[in-house]
Amino acid sequence: MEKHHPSPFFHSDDLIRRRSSASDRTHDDSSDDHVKVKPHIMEMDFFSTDHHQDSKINTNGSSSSFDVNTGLNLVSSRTPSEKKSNTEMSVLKIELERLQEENRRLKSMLDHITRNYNELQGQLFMAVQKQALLAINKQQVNKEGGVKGMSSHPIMSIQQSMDPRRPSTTLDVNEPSATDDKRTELSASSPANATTSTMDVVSKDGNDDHHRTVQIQGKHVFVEDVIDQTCQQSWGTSPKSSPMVDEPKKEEEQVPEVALKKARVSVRARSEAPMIIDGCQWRKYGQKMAKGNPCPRAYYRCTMAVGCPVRKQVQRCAEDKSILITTYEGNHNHHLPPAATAMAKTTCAAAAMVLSGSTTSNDGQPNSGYFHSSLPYATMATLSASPPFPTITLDLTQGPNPLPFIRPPPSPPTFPLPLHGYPKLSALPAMQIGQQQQQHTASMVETVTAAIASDPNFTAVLAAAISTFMGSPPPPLPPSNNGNNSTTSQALPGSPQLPQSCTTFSTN
DNA sequence: CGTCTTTGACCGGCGC
DNA sequence: GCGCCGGTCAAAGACG
Repeated sequence: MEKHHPSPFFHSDDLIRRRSSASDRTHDDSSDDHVKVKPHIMEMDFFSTDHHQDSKINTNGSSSSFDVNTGLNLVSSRTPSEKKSNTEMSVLKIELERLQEENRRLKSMLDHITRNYNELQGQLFMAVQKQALLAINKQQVNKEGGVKGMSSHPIMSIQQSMDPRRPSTTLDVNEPSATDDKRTELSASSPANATTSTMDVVSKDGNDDHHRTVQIQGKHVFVEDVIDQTCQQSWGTSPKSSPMVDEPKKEEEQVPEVALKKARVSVRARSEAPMIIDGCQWRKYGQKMAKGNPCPRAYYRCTMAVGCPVRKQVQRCAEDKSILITTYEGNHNHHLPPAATAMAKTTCAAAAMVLSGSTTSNDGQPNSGYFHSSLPYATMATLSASPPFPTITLDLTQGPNPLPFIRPPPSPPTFPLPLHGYPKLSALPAMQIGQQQQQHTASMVETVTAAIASDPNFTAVLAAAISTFMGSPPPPLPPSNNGNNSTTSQALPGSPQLPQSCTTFSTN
């Protein structure tokens, strides 16, 4: 029944493919502005959506320019029609310049967006690094026999033993200042007034093995693969079973692997579809009636690579059957397609967070919640350390809130700590984005999130969301399928389909 | 015919 | 030891 048909569902890789093809075009367009070009990165093809002329002219910009020059070289033999043609050329040239100027402006906006994105990715990376370090240090402390007394305050002892050069990697929910430091570090390493589109953000973790460079070059964000690699390395079942991973890394990376392997990431999303499309291929291997839920729980395993240990459970919420709960467990031992990286990153970051949280809140605080910007699909988190597995639930089902970032916790047992969610964007000096634009950004993120989670017509939704973000009216959506489109595409508050900018770690 | 789903059986952990 | 429960296996059937 749940065969992977070509598509009643939306496949986000379709979008990625479009995105990459469009990006290739745009790379050519913008070669004058950007020295380095890297394929298959987030690209602003949506600009060309709203500016067909722009992209057209830019695409041929260089050749047009040559045409004009060629015409000038042939002045002596001008005919009236050629004069007319040259006049048109001039007009076109002016138009071209105008459009190029507009293009620059849009690129500038894109720079802001990519900078935001990069900052968040950097935070994610550091969070993962931090989690790994915590596990490593904890193990070392335990090995050295000084466990007594430390176990009651693991995070303190670990942090005390941490490399002082990296205060910024701290993800401790009780120390928001640490993330502020990181933010400062990221901001400091990025030119606040970057006029070009190239920017490098280096995440300094003091460890050569873990040194990663987060780069934004023009429209190209290089952090994605870095994060993926980090996640894959830390999520790999074992180095042996991860042939795609560069270097199976000794003790320090295997430790978090074990821990992360036990973490579960649960995604709650409203969807009528039997399961959400996350870019991976899954094979159903079982179904059970779970206690306390009239809906069966389906078990899937990843079939994108032989021996991939990743599994997921899909079950409808007992209270609200329109909510689909997808629980991921394990880590891919293969490279993921672009369409799958978003969810993988989300689950990776979430797992890192839940594990980090599980080490900090085991005593008397079963849950702790906080916003977290390293989750591409969610912006607030509540931590659960309940046995047998620490589980994080990304709740994408709640209605939008006009002020999602200062929203109170969804339930009393949670303790929202707005550490570095979207509100921090406004505090970043390098990002001179107006508040309205931030809200648009958040709106777009929410829309994309909702679409990924529940809307099979994601491409149209994304286009609409981007149009919203860019300040132009959303293009009409195809008159299709489920009624979610109309709600999600508008990215308007009040849509029950929209996710809150909130991630909730819940106790399972 | 290969791939995938279905579904009952089986296994291991856990509590009593 | 027994039953419950979650999770997995694997044979059988469906499907393209």
